[in-house]
Amino acid sequence: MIKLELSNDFNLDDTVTCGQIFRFDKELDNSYTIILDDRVINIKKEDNTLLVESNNEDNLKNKIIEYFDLDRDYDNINKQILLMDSKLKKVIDSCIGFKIIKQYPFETIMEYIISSNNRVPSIRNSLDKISEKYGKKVTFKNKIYYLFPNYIDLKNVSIDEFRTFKVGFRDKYLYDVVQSINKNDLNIDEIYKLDTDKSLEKLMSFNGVGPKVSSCILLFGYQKFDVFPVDTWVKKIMKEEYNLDTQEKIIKYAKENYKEYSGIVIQYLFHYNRNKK
DNA sequence: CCCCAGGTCGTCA
DNA sequence: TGACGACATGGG
Repeated sequence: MIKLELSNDFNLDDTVTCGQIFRFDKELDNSYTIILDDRVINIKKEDNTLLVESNNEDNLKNKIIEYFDLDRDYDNINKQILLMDSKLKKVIDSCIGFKIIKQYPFETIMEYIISSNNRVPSIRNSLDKISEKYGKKVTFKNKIYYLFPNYIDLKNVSIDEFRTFKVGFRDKYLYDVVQSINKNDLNIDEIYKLDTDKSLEKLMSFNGVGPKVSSCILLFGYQKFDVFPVDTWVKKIMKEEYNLDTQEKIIKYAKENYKEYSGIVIQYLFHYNRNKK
């Protein structure tokens, strides 16, 4: 068990449950058990302290800080966003302590290809099935978990086998991208070095990866915040509040107005809209 | 049984 | 370009 004192606002509940990540459980004591690339953690917030346990506590503190983006100055970012667009005041107020989670890129690619025209429980189910068959088994607090496999582990998975993971028509998309990564046609580390437009172009050259999916991959997998993944929710808000009715107009507006914080703004909008109802 | 999901593709005009 | 249906799967 490690303790981590928080020096700024952190809303653990919203950050975990808002749809950025899929493989987590809420426990009876309000803590969360999360499968976090190379380990399983259990995390709980008490006042200004994070209590974290893991099957592997090596470097755990840094891992948590990195994963939950705790070192970034979100207060300052929120101020900047407000200066750019004062209409976002109520949205930002509802998102204090919300962070963009840093996920492992390969897992993010697979997750968001599966996410297209799909529901969260179904996405979760497919990710679990893939992990159960190909991921490393971990025992933590007397329960069994499976880490998400690496691309090398999935090298020999056929299209038909992907179908057994209940991914539906996305089977061939997953197969193609896994093959491409294994052949180094797509180098997942190189994406870090490319600028956002080049990365989007590279990712969208794959079938099943469009503007929304590629933007999510860059946002959650690569911390490229100058993307704007437009989905049905955000489309609705931007139409109502800004009278922008096409994806192109929305992206253009976000680029010009929110610049390098576009990804954070869109995540705030998504979160705000889901919570208000 | 119909509808739809944090979309994308293929196919037409 | 722009619109429109199809697409696997599961839940309401």
